[in-house]
Amino acid sequence: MAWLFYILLLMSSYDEDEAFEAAAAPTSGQHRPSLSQLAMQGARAATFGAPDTSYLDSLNPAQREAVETLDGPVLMLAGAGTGKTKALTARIAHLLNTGRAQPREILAVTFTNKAAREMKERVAALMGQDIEGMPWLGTFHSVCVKLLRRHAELVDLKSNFTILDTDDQIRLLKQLINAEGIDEKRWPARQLAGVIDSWKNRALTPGRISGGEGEEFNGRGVRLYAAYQARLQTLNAVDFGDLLLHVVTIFQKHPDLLEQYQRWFRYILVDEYQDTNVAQYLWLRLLAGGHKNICCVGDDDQSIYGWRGAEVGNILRFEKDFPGAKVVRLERNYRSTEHILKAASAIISCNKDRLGKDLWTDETDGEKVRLIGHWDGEEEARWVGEEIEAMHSGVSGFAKRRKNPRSKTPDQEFERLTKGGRVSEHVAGDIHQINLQREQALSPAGVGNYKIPQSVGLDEIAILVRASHQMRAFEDRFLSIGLPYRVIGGPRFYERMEIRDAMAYFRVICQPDDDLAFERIINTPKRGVGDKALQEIQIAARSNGVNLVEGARIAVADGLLKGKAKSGVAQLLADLDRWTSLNVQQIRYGVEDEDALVEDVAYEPAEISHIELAEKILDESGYTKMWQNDKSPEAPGRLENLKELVKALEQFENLAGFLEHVALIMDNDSGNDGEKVTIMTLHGAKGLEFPVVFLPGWEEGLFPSQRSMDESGTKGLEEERRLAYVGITRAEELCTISFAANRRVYGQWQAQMASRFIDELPADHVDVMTPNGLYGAQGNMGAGRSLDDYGQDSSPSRFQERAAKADVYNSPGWKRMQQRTSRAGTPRSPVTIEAKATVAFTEGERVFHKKFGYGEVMAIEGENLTVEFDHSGTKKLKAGFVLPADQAGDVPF
DNA sequence: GAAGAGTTCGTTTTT
DNA sequence: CGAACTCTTC
Repeated sequence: MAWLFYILLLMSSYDEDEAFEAAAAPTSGQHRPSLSQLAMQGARAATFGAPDTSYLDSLNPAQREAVETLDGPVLMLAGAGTGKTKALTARIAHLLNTGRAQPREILAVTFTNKAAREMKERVAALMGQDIEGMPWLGTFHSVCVKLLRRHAELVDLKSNFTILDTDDQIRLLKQLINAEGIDEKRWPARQLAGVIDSWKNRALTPGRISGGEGEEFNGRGVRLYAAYQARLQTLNAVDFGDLLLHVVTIFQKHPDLLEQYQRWFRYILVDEYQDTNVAQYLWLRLLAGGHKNICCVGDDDQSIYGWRGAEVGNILRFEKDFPGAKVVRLERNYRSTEHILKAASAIISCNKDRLGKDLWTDETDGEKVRLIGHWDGEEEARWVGEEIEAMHSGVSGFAKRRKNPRSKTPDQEFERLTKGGRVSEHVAGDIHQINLQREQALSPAGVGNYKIPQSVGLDEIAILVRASHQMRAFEDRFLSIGLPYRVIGGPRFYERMEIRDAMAYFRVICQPDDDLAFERIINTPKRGVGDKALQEIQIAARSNGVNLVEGARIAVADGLLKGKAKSGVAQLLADLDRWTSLNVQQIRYGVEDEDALVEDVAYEPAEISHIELAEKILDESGYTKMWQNDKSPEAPGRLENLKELVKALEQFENLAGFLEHVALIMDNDSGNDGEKVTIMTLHGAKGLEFPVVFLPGWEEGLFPSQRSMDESGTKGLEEERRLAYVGITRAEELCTISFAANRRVYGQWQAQMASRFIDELPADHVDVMTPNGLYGAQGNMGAGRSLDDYGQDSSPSRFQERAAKADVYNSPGWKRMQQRTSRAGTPRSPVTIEAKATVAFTEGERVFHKKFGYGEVMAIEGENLTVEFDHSGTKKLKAGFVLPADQAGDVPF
């Protein structure tokens, strides 16, 4: 067998002599020094002369203190927009520069890949060099995967274990619940997954679950948890929670190993410490236990992931955990104007249990936070759309007043406005000679001097919502007015069906114990393997104590399968064997030498590249053909996605490496494809900033969310309040909060009350607008439809009840707004119109169906029609589902 | 095994 | 209301 000759690839070996040479000689273009080599320079410089510490000069005193306190525990309390990443990266540079640590001796953990990436880039920029030398800068999960692959056998796993995502997790739990004879309806797998996750977040293994907790899930939670863990082990798989938990277990059981890592990781840095859960906290405490050189950065006011197991307590308790810790507060904000900061501070100060920070800024002028109420959710969306158009075209007052537009040059500004015009000469100030290349709405065509209005770019604008269903109204509206937008946080590439199918093939190749993947592909594409055949295979596997692939082999050999199933499975097995023999296997992971951890990976030699193999698999399995033969409108898109998938493989050494990437990196950045307004949730916006931010839907029950308050009481409310704080502090120049008096909730109209957070806004920093405030005399309220359609019980009157106590309600603006909303009419209680009129059809009549489109009635049997649709073939359906074609215009679709 | 009928249940989400 | 799921029927 050819692959007996293993190649050992040293991924990042460290050669001291080379480092010395590099430090001594000026570097040439080809041979640039690595980070470790630079660190050596630092070490030498520390001995023989001053290292270059110019990165310290741009830090403010607080940042500088946080950067220069290198030894011992440090807690950096960094408010929103206070330059925390800057401080963190400068600190890493300083550690290297002062010769305190080699790049591989620094453990730096973040929560998201994005944050990790940014940190790598910025450290690299500071050090003027590539990031190769920092192997332990990454997310908690990616660092844990590396550790766990090295020591998998200590928790009875093989180092090529699979990482299951939530989907696999649920499917597995479903199987277990059914096996226990529990009604999956009453005790859904989702819920069990939630319970198990919360146990894992708190580092509770099945054996450690105490009395009361055992009652979870109908008293069978613990047993199912144990069964689940056992099943994961036979599948040689882990879930996300396990990545941390297994490593914690290993460290707890093997003090000698822990000690080794404590020595290896001389300095630890943690980003977003307020988001750590118990397992992560234990993990950090174990690793920092020796030297206590740990620097945690966080903001208790931005802790918004409590519902996912994050413990604000971790950050509140830091000084107790690490006595003598240095606490540094970063309070100078470089992002927002004073009005925005004051509004955010006023809200967050209503929370108890804070470490307390006061953000301040030099940016004293700017726009007040705007507050506006609307009649209903659709109107809110319409207003926001019009505001954005006004800003974008430079018509709005804000766009004109704006001091520091982000757009860099008049050319860009003009190109944005005209989509193609060019500035040919800059005359003076904002007057430019312009050569218009085609008809422009903005100005007459031709060459001439024009004043370019200042405008707001669409990608400077974000709409941040509490719940994703709020996005719908904005999407609908923006679609109809043709405003480009981008939704962040939709369904992700790697969660699509075709991608998961393809990856299931790769998974079986890389890790034959992955039964979940095998189940997924055994009849995809169709091989005539139904439930019965699968059952036979499962029985064969179980009774022989082998995985499903081997079980299938036995089932075929013993003649347990018949007909199509038999030949189908046999063919699949032969294919799998062939593909497996072509796969580049990773054979060893992680080798250490005496006093350093050398990250290395060993591979078998490849006969064909993993990319060719992937194409071969998709092709020979018939999977590609399956979609080619598919007539559904999604099919071409899916084939396109498969091509994308193969392309993505190029960046990886082998299939296994790719699978790991996919499991850990759910890339959500859907590229910068043009200038668009961003629509996203408040959670998704953490860490981001935008010049202009809209915060719609500030209504009781929606924000703060009812469920949050029901489930977690005051704690929940305080987390919602932190979310409000996060939202406001995303804005740099202009922040607009809005709410609607009426909103459709699950199809029912509901009168809404303004959010209590609105009561907490400081009137001095808020500009209360009337609904038709900024532009034109035509109020939105009356535009285009009769508001008398709404009935009784005006919710604006409910606002009145609270008007006395809240700051903002005493402003003239609020009173004007209130007048308008009440004059416009009062909301009507919901009326559901049962419009199920019986319609008689005749043969040959043209009809319309919501899904199938237009067609012709071919035959009638009582209620049942046979309709030949223009584009969807002939169908039999009940008369109630189609309309006469001439009435179809009434049906929006 | 696919189409269509009926049912249920509705936050936030990274890894 | 509408997506996602299951159940029914051919």
